Amino acid sequence: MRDDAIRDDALAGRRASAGPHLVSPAGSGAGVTLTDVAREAGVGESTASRVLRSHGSFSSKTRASVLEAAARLGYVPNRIAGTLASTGSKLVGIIVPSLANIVFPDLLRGANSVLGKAGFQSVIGVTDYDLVGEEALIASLLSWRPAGLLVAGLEHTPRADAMLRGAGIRIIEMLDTDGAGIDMVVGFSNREAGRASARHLITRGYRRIGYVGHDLALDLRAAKRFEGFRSTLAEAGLQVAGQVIASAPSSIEAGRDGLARILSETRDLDAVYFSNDDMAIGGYFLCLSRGIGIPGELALFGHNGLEVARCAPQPLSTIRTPRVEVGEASARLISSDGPPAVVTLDFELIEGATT
Amino acid sequence: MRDDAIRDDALAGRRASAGPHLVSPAGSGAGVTLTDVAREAGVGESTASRVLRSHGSFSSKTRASVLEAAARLGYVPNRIAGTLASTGSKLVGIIVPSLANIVFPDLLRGANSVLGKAGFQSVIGVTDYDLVGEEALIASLLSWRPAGLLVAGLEHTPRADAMLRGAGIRIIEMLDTDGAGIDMVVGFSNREAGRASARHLITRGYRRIGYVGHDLALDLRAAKRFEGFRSTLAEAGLQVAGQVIASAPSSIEAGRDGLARILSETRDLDAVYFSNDDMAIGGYFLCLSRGIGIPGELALFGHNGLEVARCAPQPLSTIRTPRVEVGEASARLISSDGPPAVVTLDFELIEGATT
DNA sequence: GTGAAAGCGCTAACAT
DNA sequence: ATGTTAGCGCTTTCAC
Repeated sequence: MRDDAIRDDALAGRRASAGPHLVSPAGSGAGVTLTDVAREAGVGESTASRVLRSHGSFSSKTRASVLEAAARLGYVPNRIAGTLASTGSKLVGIIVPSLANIVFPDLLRGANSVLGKAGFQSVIGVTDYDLVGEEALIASLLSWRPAGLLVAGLEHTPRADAMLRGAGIRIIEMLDTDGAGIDMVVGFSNREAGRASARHLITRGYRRIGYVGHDLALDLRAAKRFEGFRSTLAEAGLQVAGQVIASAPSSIEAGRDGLARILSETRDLDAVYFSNDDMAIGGYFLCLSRGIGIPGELALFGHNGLEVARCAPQPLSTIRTPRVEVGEASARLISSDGPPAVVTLDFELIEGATT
Repeated sequence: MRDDAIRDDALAGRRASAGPHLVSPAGSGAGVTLTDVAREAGVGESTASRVLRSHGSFSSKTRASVLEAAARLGYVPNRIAGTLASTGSKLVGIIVPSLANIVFPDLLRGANSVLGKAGFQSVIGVTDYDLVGEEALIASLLSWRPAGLLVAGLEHTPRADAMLRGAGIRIIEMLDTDGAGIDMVVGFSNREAGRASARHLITRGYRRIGYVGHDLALDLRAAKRFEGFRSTLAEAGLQVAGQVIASAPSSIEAGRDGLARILSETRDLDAVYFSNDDMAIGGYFLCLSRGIGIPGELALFGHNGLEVARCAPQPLSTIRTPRVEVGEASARLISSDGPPAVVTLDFELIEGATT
């Protein structure tokens, strides 16, 4: 089990021939066209097309023979040709900043499940939190002439913005309602989430509150949460007692190390607000390791409402965000034809055992 | 923040016109074709095409005018047409059973990053662990004439198998090498992972070992691990002292509840093997809650090597699987043209603090 | 109810 | 170096 191994599979019990680098075996579905099916069924192409798409009229007799021919030949329709010939495509582009944070797979999951049921295929793009990368991805996805585009966030480069506006398809911006959108916007206010988090901590009586976050320059929604959080503290005559901002993406490890650092830098903290649950769970683990009493010695608050936060021995106080629901709602809007609108979904503050 | 709200965005500071349901504004990129660009630049279509793809020869003067025209018109190439006209597509289909388990986003992440660099777009499909759903997804993805198909697992319905064999493109089956593949196989042996896990527990002196798993009928790779685990125990004259198999997908909660149940059903267990780290972390949390000493009173062993397992106060003993690497290696094989082969990547047994 | 024919927007010979 | 032309496989009028 040391090195990667590539071994020929002569012994693995399969045809040694027929790699895709060779000509496909006769009778294989690849390369069979509608013309073939029509000829084999003894009907015209258009008739075969109508039958295969159950659209238009044809006798049940021709129907049977076309279906039979298609099955016998192993016909696989060519959607590329179909899309080019018809007007609308059945592809939907989805652009997310990352796949490493479960938030975005959740979003994808919601979107993909609704899209799949409506006959759409999801084409994904991952920006790595880079707006310039997003711009390139948008151009690339648009070139597939998708029926619509789902994209996380409201911030784009000017060129990306122009492309989205000029695309002539539904654009759904997800997960953020703090700002102006291009077409449809589905999400919630991160700023309000931050404000609600701050109010909760204040109400609970915490006064020396620190912040442990990850790279805010990249994660704009986390930055908006923090901004809402900070301004609410300010309105209550408080300020963030200390902060540590990792230059890495959010992770459990970054949260754990971040908490360790803020504890060593800032005296007498009674609560810490984390940029998200991953970070907060890291902090929680640190407290467990060091025997720091929660919430007596230190209170912890996260964001997202992940399963790991909910199932921890002390459920984390956090805000549950409707990630899957945002994906679902966004996908449903692809086929809508109303004017631009903003769909706001609820987040829910969860009073766990860590505050 | 009670109900979902849809409000018109007249106040949100954007043009109330120009939804995609209306005609796109004049000068918008949508609808601009290569013909337009060529005419505008005063060259032939093929010349414009060559310039835009930097393929073939052309003077730097025409190059400039074509590029200028394209930029001015906001030209977005139509890859659908391009794909139909040329031979190969730049779409790659990726089929995974789920997005709810971070394992598959990790796989996607690895694959997508390599594919993106090579100019491919990922089209994803999620089967929900349903082989019949997979069959439909394969047919659907194949209709987009992808350059290749990545699919998790070796098991398929007979029809799916036939479609994959007949597709005439590279088929990469991922994450499992226990069985015969169709074309390329990239992964590791789950059976061996189960065996290694068992050997570890036996070596550490555990004798009354239980198993807490999730629906094995669906997760075939988890079933293979358990089989390897069990057979290794048997070879050592041991047997699984008790088992609980949740009928739900793996989750932290299922692991926590599963451990609670096995502890109440089976006496004197000294170790528990979980179907994966999610389940194991659930078990770990239960032990923390109940004050069960780890590993003194009970040892825990997982599978996958997730971050949460690594960062827990007591790092979980588990097997780190090369998920991202499998995705990367699989993506690289899309453009390969060798004969069918099996690529085995290493997994790594992590001796954590829970055994 | 069915077929013929004209594209969809592009690429790839094949001229020039 | 550049233009002309013939498709790629399908959908969609439009006749019959």
